[in-house]
Amino acid sequence: MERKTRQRDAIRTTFDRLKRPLSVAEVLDDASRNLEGLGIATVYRSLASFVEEGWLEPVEIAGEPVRYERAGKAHHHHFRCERCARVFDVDGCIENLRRLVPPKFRMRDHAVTLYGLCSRCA
Amino acid sequence: MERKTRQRDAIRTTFDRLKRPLSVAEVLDDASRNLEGLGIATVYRSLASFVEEGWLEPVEIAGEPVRYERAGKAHHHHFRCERCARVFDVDGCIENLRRLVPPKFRMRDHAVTLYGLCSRCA
DNA sequence: ATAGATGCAAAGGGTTTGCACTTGA
DNA sequence: TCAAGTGCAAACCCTTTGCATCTAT
Repeated sequence: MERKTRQRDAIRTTFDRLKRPLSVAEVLDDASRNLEGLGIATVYRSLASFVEEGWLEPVEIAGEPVRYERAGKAHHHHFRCERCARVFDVDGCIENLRRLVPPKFRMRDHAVTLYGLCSRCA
Repeated sequence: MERKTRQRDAIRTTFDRLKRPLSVAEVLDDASRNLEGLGIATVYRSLASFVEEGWLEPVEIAGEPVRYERAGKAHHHHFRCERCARVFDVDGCIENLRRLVPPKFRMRDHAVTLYGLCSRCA
């Protein structure tokens, strides 16, 4: 029931090309180059359906617009460049998080975000 | 030049009483109990000026509305209860964050957020 | 008295939705 | 054919702003 359209193809291509978490604006920008007239409502709806079907996952970063990235990656975190605002994956994780948890609290998940300059901006 | 008003007093009192990061809605809810008719624009403006004068600091958590907490605390992170949505401080920090940073990237800051159940909800 | 603070309602900015039209299967 | 997908514009939601009024000093 999910149809193959020029719009969705362009959006998928954007993710395949850029290989990093992308905001709605970034997707619209990039995909519009391949498909003029692409509407922002279509981007919103396509991202939502890609998440629904498990091809994308939302990446939330404090104070930032939601981004989306390919689903199913190994556990990882994110790095946001303070100069170019691009977000990148950061592999691996940290141990000993549990010792931060206050007594009687139960930790189920965690998020780590690093900030600084990416290789291009450094 | 900063005036003492019933509205601001009520908002300050809310922070002193609840002792945790509070969203605009939480502040309005709680402060309205002591001061009926408190307007939401006043809450927004008061929070902004408390931040400006260094009495509050914004607490940003991914996918969540901004919260505010008393400024000047020692380095710490946050815990968000998945049941009651309240946010709490988590003292201390983690070492070895730097080894996650991709080559040629320069890390300047980091944020860690824990998720789970608070003592009351656990 | 008078400039800062407030409340209301209107304006913004980003996201979602309704609807008529287009298009993939 | 005909329901899913699209584009546009209107609706929404949260935050900010303009303005007349109020009030702390």
